[in-house]
Parts: sequence; structure tokens; C-alpha cells
Amino acid sequence: MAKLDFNPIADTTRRAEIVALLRRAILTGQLEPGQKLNELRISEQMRVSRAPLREAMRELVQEGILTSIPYAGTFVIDVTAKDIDDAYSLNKVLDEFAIARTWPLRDQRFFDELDRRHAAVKQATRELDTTRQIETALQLHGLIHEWADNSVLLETWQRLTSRLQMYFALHQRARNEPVPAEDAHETYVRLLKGTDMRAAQRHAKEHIDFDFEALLAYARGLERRGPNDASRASPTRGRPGTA
Amino acid sequence: MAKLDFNPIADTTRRAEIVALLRRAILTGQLEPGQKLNELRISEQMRVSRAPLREAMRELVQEGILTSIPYAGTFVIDVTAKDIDDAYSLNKVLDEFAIARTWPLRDQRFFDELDRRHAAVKQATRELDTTRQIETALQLHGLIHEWADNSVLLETWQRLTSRLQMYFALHQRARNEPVPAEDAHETYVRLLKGTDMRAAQRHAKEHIDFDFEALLAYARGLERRGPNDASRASPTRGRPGTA
DNA sequence: CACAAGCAGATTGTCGACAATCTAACAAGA
DNA sequence: TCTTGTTAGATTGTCGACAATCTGCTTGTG
Repeated sequence: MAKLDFNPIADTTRRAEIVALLRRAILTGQLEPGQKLNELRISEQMRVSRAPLREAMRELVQEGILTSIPYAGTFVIDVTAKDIDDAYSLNKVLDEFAIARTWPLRDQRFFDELDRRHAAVKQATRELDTTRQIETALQLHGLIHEWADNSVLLETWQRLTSRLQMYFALHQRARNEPVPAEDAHETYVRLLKGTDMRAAQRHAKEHIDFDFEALLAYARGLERRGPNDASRASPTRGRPGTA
Repeated sequence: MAKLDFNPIADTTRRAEIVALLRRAILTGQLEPGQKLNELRISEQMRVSRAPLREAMRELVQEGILTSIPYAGTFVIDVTAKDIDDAYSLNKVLDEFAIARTWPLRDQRFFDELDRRHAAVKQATRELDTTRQIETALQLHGLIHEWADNSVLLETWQRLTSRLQMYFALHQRARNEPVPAEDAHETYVRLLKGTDMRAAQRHAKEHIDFDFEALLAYARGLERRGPNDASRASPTRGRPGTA
């Protein structure tokens, strides 16, 4: 008998699809930070009742990209410079840990997957698809977390990734300029294939520093010129900060 | 005008109360790992309709202590030795980070709060209230994460805490013996008040090692004598592992 | 004009009922 | 005996309607 592992079949509930739709809308910036999600309107647009929509929203609230205020509404989280800074500094710690854990587990499959994801980033970069570029870059970066064989770490990183993706998407959307075609991940991939773990860890930090500084500067700029301009739909009752 | 900060008023939705009730039931071990949560039965017991109950369950699924399989049910997560090991090793990393961040922010209020929580642990220990003892010990331990001024770290740690509390509660429940009255946190508190940050970081790791080794051994024992015995209500379709 | 009370309108929270799906038991056939 | 098709019961997923709450406007009063 041939050895064959089947993957679990796809979720077939409306709820799961709604979660995916909403998450994508948020992470790509189609839903702006601070914006209120009107249940009735969204449920009509999606041709779904409010029950599965509300359940989906609860999931995203726990996922950290929505925030809910009872009887007031559910909002896309606000992005503050401090949030980005917090997420980034924790990300550095997790990266270091992930590399250490992954290091002895690297094998040919790891290197192949590394190349595959790296190629995907370059592909997206060539096509000037900024959204996909962010997505693929984060996936490339996530490999060490997937490979570290620590489910809690992976889960934690995925939560972080959601936010990072949202932040970067906002940033890209704001400057609205094609990204430099140069390959910023060449060194990262090479070091992960090498023999000097400490060097890889060091580079992981510095490499992200680059993108991050620009992002942070952008966020600070946003805050200087007042709260976000998506607040047209926000309530007067309370700022939908981190509830 | 006197400076006075009001706390947010309590959540007044049934959903929030249900979340609290269920979480407590799970973390104290009243709901055993692998056990299925029957929506109809629970909603009748709580005198609530299924809608808010289901929303509450979605939250707890995202919180990582429940797992859901479409059309099959929602289950308390299974506890494997590897899960505990994963959570623990990540916890060490977070602790180190939290101590580093908290260190320069320590002030009198920090020390007071440290003493307060330490006293709470000793109180619970004296009263042989094992559940409360776990709770207070984790709260004592959580201070450095609250004080680190990093919302993402705090959120991450709270998620981890949920699981750790569940694990420890299981452990305590299993051996079912009063805990030694000796104070295991004396050194930890003293070092946090001291001037040697590295020493505090080192101790944080070793200190938890102690409790953890016993916990891990217990979990391994559980697995050796087959899957859990709470599976009487589990589905045959698929193990409600980490879905 | 300032301000409190009260009244729509809109939105969220909750409910009870129905539809879709799964599980397990049983029957039919090779 | 083993496998496959069928069916009944139970449980989850979804829906539409009602109740509770909030916001902003209007109104009345000084």
C-alpha cells in the first residue's frame, strides 16, 4: 500500500470564508485603521446573515486586528507608532529564538522551501505587486518559525505577522511608489544556508531594521497630523484603541 | 480638580460573562482536555441562547484553549507533553525579554505591586487553595510582562498564561496533594528588587524549571497510558488536536 | 443663548426556529 | 463475514425577527 497523507478538507462554513475575506480586506488596507464595521451593511453585501458574520468578527477581535466596544461597534485597530515598535521589538526576540530552534533541523527540504519562497518574493517584486510582495516577504520570513517545531511559537508569530502585514501594507499604500527592484533578502537566505548561526541571527535583526525604520517614521508622521482620517465612521464615545 | 482615573465599566454583554465562565471552567480543570462542549446543553444550563454562547466559544478558540471542527463540535484542547514543552521554552524567551524591558522601569510602585502579589501567593499557599495558588503565582510572574510597557508582549504572555494555568491546574488536580508550604518565590522577588539583571534573568529560567519538570513528567505519563480518558464525548471523526 | 429632558433613528445584542451535516445503527448484498 | 447503502437521531450552522442600547437631534425652560 502506497503511503499517502491526505490533507484535511477545506472548511466549508460561511464563517470561515467570512473570516478570510475580512482578514484580507484588513491586511491589504482596504479597510482602514479605525474604520467601523457595520454588521448589517457587510452582511447584506456578503449575502450572509449577521450570525456567522458576528462570529467571524469575534475571531478577528481575538486575532488582534479588530477591536470591539459593546453596543458601539467593532473597529479595525488603530495603528500607533508604539504598537509598531512593540511588535517589532518582540519580533526580533522571536526571530532569534526561531533561528536557534530551526538551525539543527535544517535539511534539504528546508533549503528547497527557502528558495521557493525567495523566488516568490522576487517574482512579486518583478511584477510590482506590492501587496503580494509584502505577503511573500512575510512568508519567506516565516519559514524559520514554521520549521522551529514549536507550535506556540508559530501561533505567536502568525498573530504578529497579521499586524506587521497590515502595517507594511499601510506604509506601501501611503507612499504609493513602486518598490526598488533590488533584492533585499539575498543575504538573509544565504546566511540561513550557511554555518554561522550567530551571524544569521544578527542579520535577521539588522535586515528588518531597514524596512522598519521607514515604517516607523511613517507611523509617527501619521500621528503628528492628528488621529487617523478614517474616523469619519468612528464613534464619539471612545477611541477604539487597544480595548 | 483632583486627578482621578476611572476604570472602564464592566462589560455588560452576556457574551463577555459566558467567556469568563467558560474560561474559568477550563483553566481550573472543571472541563477536561478533549472534552466536547455541547452547545444546547450549556446554553440551557446558563439560561442563554446559543448565539452569544457560540460567539464566546469562537473567542476561546482564538484564545487557544478551545478547538473547533466544523459540524463536529468544539472541544477543550488536548494537552500533550510537546505543547507544554513548546509553551515553556517560549516562555523562557519572553521572560528574559520582559525582565530586560522592565528593568529600567522599576520604581516604588513596581516594588509595592511585587510585594502585594507575592503576599497573595503566600496567602493562597497558607490556605491550601491550590487553584488560587496557581492563579496568584502566575499573576506574580506576570508583573514583569505588564510592566515591560509592550502591549504585544503582554498579550502574548497572557495567551501563554492561559495554557500554563490549565496545565498546572491539571497537574495539581492529578496529584491531589497539598502543596509544600515553603516559599518558592522568595529568591525571585529578591532578585527583581536587586541590581543584577542577568542574575534575575537566569533565576527566572531555573526557578520555573523546577515546577515545570514535574509537570512535564506528569504529561508524559498521561500520554503513555493512551489518549485522555475524557474522550468519552469525543468524535470518532478526528482527534481534536491542534486544528 | 445655555442646558437638560426626551424623542426618533440607527446599530448592536439576543432569541427561537429551521436547514445542513455528521454519527451510529441497521439492512441488503456479495 | 465483510462491505455498502439507507435511515433516524442528534448536533452544529444559519437565518430572520425582536429587544436593548447608543447617538444625535429636537424641544422646552431658564
